[in-house]
Amino acid sequence: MTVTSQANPPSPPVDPWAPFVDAILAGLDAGLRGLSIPLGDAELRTQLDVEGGADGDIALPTHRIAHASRRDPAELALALAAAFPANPLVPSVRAKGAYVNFTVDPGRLTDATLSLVFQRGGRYGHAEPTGESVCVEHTSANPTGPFHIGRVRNSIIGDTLARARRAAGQAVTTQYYVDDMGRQAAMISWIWSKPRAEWPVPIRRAVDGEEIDGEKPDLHRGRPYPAISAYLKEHEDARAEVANLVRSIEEGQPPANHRELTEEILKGMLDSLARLKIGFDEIVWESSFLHDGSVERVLDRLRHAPHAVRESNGAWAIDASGLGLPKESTHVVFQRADGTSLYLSRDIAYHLAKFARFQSVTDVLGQDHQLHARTLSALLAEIGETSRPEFVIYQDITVPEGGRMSTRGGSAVWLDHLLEEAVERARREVLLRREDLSQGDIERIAESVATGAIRYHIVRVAPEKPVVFRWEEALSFEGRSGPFLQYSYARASSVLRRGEVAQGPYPYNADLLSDPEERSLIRILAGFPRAVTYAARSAHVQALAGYAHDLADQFNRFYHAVPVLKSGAERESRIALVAAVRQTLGNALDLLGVDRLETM
RNA sequence: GGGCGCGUAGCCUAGCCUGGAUAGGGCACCGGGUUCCUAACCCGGCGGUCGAGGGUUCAAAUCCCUCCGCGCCCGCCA
Repeated sequence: MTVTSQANPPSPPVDPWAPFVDAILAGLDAGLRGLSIPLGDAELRTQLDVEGGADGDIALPTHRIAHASRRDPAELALALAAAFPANPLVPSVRAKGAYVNFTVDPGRLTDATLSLVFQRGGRYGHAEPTGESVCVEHTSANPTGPFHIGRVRNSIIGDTLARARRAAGQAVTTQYYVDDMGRQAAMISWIWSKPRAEWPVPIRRAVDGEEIDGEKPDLHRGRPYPAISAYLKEHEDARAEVANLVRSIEEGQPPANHRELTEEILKGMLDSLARLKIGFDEIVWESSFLHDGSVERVLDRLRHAPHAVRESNGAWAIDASGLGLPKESTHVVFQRADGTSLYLSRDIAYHLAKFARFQSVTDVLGQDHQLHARTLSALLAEIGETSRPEFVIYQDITVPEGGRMSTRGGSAVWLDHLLEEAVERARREVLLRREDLSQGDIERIAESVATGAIRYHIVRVAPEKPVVFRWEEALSFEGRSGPFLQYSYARASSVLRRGEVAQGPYPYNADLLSDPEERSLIRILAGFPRAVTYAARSAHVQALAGYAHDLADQFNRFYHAVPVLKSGAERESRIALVAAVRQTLGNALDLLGVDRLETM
């Protein structure tokens, strides 16, 4: 084997902070050597506070190092500051208490940042391709009716995560796993395979008078669903009919209308998501794993698994006591007494297919699927599979009266309804301030404001936090909201338009961008690549929402603090700064799936 | 009963993974700002025992334990 001298290939310059951090690490390393304190570069790097404290851009708390080498932290800080070799990138190194505070050269940071923004344009904040192929499965709602906002939380989290990981250089494939074979899908086929006149009266009554001509297929076809559900509870004969349907679907003999109906409803659902800029690379049908034999292979592997047990009635299960699952679920059935498979077994087949294609697999799941997720992992281990999915678990959206959004309980807020209301309010807001716009522009802006508000409202909160849905909050266009970001973007666009410099190039003199508000703004601009990397790695998509708000917020402060077009010598440089903000904020909006608006 | 998650000002929320210098925002409320590049904005003020208690540590919103409250799950459903 040939060992080449090729060290790490130089990573492309995508992070404006990188050269400054490297300079600081090198300077600290020299100081630590002088004090005979051994500390690796990687170790030191983790201790640096790059977001910066109040007294500099980058800080090093020395406590840990001091403790490990039995020194006084404050003295160590002084010593490290004193030993720091002069470096034009880092003109100020000061000890304060136990901290060493580094201030980078603002002109150089400005140069590093603006040049990178302009050079990379729409790819500023994006990493070079890593070559890693990953799958993000999200949404995967049963095609039984329209989306309510609780389910859409899954879609928004998943879509944003997919965008973040793409930006981080991963080759992302998004998948929607469609359950076209369970009881729920069968219920829909069951009712629609009958002429309306033959529908059970309670179901017909639930639908009569509710329907509107030309309504979306998911709404139309899904409307009887709650009534079917209630009806089946009371009627054993109907239950048997549905059970027969489930069996024939599993046997590959679905009713004639089945696939068509499922696709029709799914189409309606996907149309709604498309308004939120959410789409999928692949739609994966659960039935496909049954038909290609992979489910049977999974069942076979499970039957031969170490802890497989056969029940007296012929069903098969895994005795999972010892596999770390909660006590009551140690007995995991994977094959029914009649030989048919269960959702869990089919999901294993699906995951094996994913593992075969992707290096990493992420599933976005509601908290009610948490046990399923753990069981899935346990059974993957049981059949000797070493790959595991990563789960992003989010909490439900509840209604103020308490309880989850439920289709049956009538507490669900439909995405379509929310969109309708949001567009109407956005339209009113636009009309309030703009009389000069065409009807078409008003509608376009209202749609973007509405969808931007909804996406931002959901993504801003950490997935693991419960959310109570309130109309006033979801439709807020002020403060920490999507429209605030869009407004800031439109404002930056407006400045460039009025300055007649919409196209660039944007020459600047970094020394002229010395106002404190300008310096702060540049520091935030420089932080974008880090924010993207963090969101992608941690799956904390809310960090992107926070970043975009911080950037817009600081831009507005800058905007009010200093003139741009009406300034003197600084004009050109400030225009460049505005252009950089517009580019970066636009890139952030893209990752959030919030429309950029040139005007609003 | 068990498992998992959540608990940060009147309300919403960031920070928690990887402990570090006075806990960031937003809404609401009070007071200001538009002959000037978009006021969906900005400035100032008000408001915090980070659920409670204990532990680890030089240092805890952050890690560990206990308790309290809320949510979800515990099916030959998906």
